[in-house]
Amino acid sequence: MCKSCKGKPYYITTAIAYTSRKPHIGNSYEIVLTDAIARYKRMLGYDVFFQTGTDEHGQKIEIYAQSEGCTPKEYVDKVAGEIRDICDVLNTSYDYFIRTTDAKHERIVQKIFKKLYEQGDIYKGSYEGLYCTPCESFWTESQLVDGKCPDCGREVKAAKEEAYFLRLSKYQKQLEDYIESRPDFIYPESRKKEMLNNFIKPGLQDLCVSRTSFKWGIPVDFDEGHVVYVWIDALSNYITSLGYDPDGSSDMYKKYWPADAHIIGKDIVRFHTIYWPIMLMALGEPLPKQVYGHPWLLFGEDKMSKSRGNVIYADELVKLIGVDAVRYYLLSEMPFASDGSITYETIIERFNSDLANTLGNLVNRTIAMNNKYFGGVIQEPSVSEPVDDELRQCCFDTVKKVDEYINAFHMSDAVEAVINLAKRCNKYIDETAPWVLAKDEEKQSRLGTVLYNLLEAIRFVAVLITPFMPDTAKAILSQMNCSENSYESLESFGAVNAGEKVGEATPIFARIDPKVLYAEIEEMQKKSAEGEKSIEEVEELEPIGEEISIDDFAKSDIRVGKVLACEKVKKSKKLLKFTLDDGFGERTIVSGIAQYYQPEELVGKKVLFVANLKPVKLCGVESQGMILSAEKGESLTLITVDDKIDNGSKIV
RNA sequence: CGCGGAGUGGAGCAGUUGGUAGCUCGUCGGGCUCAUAACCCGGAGGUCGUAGGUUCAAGUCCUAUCUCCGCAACCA
Repeated sequence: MCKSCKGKPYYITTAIAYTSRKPHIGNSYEIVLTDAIARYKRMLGYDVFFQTGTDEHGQKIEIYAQSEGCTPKEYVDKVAGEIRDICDVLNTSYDYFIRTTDAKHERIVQKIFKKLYEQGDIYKGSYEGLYCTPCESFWTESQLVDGKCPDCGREVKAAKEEAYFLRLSKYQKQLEDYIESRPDFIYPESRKKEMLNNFIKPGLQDLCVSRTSFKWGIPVDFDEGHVVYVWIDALSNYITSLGYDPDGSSDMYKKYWPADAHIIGKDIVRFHTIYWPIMLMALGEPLPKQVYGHPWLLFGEDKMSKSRGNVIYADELVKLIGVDAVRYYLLSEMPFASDGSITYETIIERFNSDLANTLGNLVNRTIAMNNKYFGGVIQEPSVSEPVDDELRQCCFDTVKKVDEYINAFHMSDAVEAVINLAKRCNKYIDETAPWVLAKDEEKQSRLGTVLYNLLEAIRFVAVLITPFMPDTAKAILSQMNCSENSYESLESFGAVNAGEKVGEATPIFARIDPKVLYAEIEEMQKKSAEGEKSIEEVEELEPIGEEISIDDFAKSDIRVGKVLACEKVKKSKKLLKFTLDDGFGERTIVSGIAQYYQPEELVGKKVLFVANLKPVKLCGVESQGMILSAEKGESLTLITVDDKIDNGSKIV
């Protein structure tokens, strides 16, 4: 079938997961998706190298480790372990699990950094930004929360820091040409346009690739105090693992690089289609062939997050419904380009309808009939009818469709095609009505032929479904007592051996009773809530800020004002424009709370605002102060005060 | 007018180059009994966001408009 694939190298990767905390099932989708492709390519005969791993550096890790009272290394060891466990629970067949704290990775990253520096693609400059002294961190305007450090809530000030920069501008044209001449490079298409129109064409700004504000990273070996910042560190994982070395790479690197596909989340398409290619261009190495930015899995309509209490973990779901059902669910439910959504209702629906009713029941009834009518012995096909050809043709068509879909990253369509073949088999049973044939002595040969065709068609299903549900494929074949599971065997119809005996008919997927499942879910949530809630609650609260004197406080002039009018700022999503009566007259303040409030409902309320803040322009509107609100986690409430308090009253 | 995507029977989605509007789930009715209350067949249900236009013919092309989403910008 695929003689040209034999032994051809195929390198596929997931992004490396950040070791900040245990990943939820949405995060785990990527590894299952990639695994399905890797398994499929392997089945075709490719020499596949499938890599995943963890991204373990950065300031966040330092902070998390501190809050847990351990070293960063201890912390990432723990989380990397959890991540790897989940990959294993999901039965993924990665060939290598890289960690960015691996000594080999760190050494090569240093060499890469140095090489780029020496050839002038990285230069030393200064990083200007807003600096929070206690946190030793730079922030961009957009990262600030209410104009303050997002970590500690304290004031930031403009500052400069020495840093190294990667010259992106130099390769801009080259990258643009590459992307435009390669329609297959970025999937889906809309992401490609986003990258070209939003980033590349307007002009790339050089990228800051070092930090001095934290220690938990790979040191720049020729400049003490500098640490390699995330991009060069993390992205390099794809080649350091293979044995890339600026002074001469390994044979393995030469064999597998460039990667055939990087499978990543849609949020990091930019890094993989702009920064990473430019790094490679600078190193003089070839670029990856394809990057697929897959969509996200949402819980119903919402993003999954612990604070919303809607997190589903892959390992917990596996305990409930089994690993292959989880894999099937993820692969079949996720669209190619738009976000998917997970709900327990759809989990049950897909499981019962596709796996239990269509697939499981098909295998069960077919094997049961073979046992019942022929004592399990598979008959030699001898009497065929036109309907047999249809079934056979459907088998071949499905093989072709699956290939096309997988190559285009349309996994749900590929999975569906196989289930449709199972449906065709069920229909074939009805068309041929074996139980009628069984009653007629003269129809025994026909009956044997029908059952043979069914078994063979089911074998097609089993082989084709192997990349998605490896255990299930094995279970089906072993129940048929058949060992032929090669992809080549799908070139012709008839690999099942007549004369052999099938095994016992045992259901592969028992239907889920929603009531039972919901009860189990509840119990599981109770258990995990007990262990983790306390940590989570605390994590959400902002740490108490640095001690200040009464004079510091007195610098802020907080007043009471009444909302006279409130409207959305045009062209902005988050901004509301307030007109306040501040006691002296009218005052305009812009506040980023449009997510939380309808403008109308705020009119007439008395609020607190900082009156002596330096005015700024936001989306063209001048804001003369800041309205106070209380925030916890993802909720925000405007602070309102008693109507009796006069406008302009000062808070002391 | 920052860039891009999407609006199709109750829900979730297909509909390449314009030519009878499909699929899955649900629902209703029928069939069958080998099987996991399963399987097979059929019905109901859509003026394909709205308004114009091109055409013998438009979900499919053009124009305008509304809504939603992603990215960017922005969150004193």
